[in-house]
Amino acid sequence: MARLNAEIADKFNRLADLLEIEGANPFRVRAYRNAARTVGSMSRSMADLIAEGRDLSELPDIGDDLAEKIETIVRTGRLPLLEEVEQRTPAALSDLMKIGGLGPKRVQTLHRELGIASAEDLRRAADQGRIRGLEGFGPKLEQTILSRLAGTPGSKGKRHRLIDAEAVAEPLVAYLRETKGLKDIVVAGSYRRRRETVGDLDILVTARKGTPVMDRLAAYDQVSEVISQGTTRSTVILRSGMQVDLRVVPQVAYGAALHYFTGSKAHNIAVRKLAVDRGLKLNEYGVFRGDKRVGGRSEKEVFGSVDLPYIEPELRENNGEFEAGAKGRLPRLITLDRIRGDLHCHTTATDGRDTLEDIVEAARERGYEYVSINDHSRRVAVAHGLDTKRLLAQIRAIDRLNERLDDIVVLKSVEVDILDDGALDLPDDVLKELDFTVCAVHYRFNLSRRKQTERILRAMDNPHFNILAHPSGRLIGRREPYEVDMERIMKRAAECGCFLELNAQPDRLDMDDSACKMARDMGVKVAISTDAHRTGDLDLMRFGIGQARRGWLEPDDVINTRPLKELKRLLKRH
DNA sequence: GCCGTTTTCGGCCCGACTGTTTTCAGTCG
Repeated sequence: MARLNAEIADKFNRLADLLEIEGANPFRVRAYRNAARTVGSMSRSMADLIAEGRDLSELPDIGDDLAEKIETIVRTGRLPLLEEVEQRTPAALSDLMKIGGLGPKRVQTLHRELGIASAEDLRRAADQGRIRGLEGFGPKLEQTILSRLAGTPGSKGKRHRLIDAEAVAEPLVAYLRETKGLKDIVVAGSYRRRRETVGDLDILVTARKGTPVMDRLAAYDQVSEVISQGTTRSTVILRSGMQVDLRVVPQVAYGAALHYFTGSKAHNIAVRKLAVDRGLKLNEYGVFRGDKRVGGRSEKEVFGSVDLPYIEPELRENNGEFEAGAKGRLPRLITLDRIRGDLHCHTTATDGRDTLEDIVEAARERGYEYVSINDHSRRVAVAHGLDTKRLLAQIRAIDRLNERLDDIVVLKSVEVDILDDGALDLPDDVLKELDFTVCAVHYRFNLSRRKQTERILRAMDNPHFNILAHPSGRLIGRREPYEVDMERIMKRAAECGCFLELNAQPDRLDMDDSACKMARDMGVKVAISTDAHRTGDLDLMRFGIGQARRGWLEPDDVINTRPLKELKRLLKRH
């Protein structure tokens, strides 16, 4: 969320890369990476925590030293140790580590022996055949480096939207499922944890010995390159650019392997530590006491072996799930079947592709109890936003439609713009005709943090304000969130009975997981909505649910799990 | 560099695959 936190995390990660290339203590390197992860995943800005006088060394993986370094970065924007290291070791070397096959040791050799300090230096040296003679290198690796440099830049580390990952994974799984001798097949990794973006697909298979599943993967017509192929693990790149890791384990190891390959890495490390504390060893083949297998057939057994209840995949980020599990306080996460309606849909009246009747019919087909229509307001001219007259006409059309329907209720609403000064884009006397409003910032994203916050708070002062749409304004991979004090907004929302939207569009997924968690902690309820612009978009709800689960939300935290009567009561402001 | 009913030192998760070796280091997840 906070851009400052991302900057701090980036500095620590870059420092970790350079120290690793220099051959520093690997645990010290890891300490910087762990700290980067902690800071990067915090919903509160480090600057705010410092301003409140919080002791940063209380944060996990942050000790006295790193707390001081964070304070220095917040105060000066600089990390002196990083600058010092960059004097000795070119910063661009950390980029070379992103090339497959090159890690810290080889990058160090390249720098030391050939003075290579950039991707361009590396390409030239490889072209001239000067790489193959280096210790630890050979002709094959030289060739690999050349082809990686020529290919898609930085494909190691590129992330895909979850919806794109689904489009790749589903046909591939169906194809692999046809393999003779195959039993279970599941996509694990961040895909199973429902992260908003996925780096690669981790597919886990259980099968009889000698199953030809590895050969079948290599023969898949979408494979563009086989990176490695063994008996238990293979890696390929698909034409879509997606990397796929396929792993085969025996049935008896299914739970241990599924847990291991689901991650996250930080979660796994923590579970293994718990196992070591109990004199056990945990790996992808099971839970062992000495050489004796004592569990691992199911994930429940794995957790049970370290005295934990089952932890849902979406929670496995080493971000409080162990403490909650030990105390029996894990959330009972929301599920898709608890959703009773969609509270943000567009029609052909503005920028939707389908008509009012189409959207309502699609909602009815999905078994919803209610659906709301939320077309844009006049300010969004490109979408032909509604003025008072056209909104009143839509209200009357919905009234007429409701008279004909007996198994679904259409709620009258709008996605009204929040103007620069915090006023809403339509007059109160038309807003009061609606069942509720969804309010959104669609322009002037670059206001200062203070002004953007004031703008939204002022909008919330309007008694017709109910739900803040896509609260951060971000577009994943394309547009950063605008600067805003989310904590103040949530505090006000809790006070005045307003809600925040979790927009389920795969490009938005806004709120993000940490914002959901913050809302839950602050007692702000959330509407999970698809922002549908066509009937098929109603199915995007599953992405919103995934994000909500990552944010620890339970059915009670979400307003559109409520029956209509209760929902209407909630939408009356106090 | 962090962390602690194995507390202020001495640990720090674990295994597969590749290309280079001639028994294994480096990389990766």
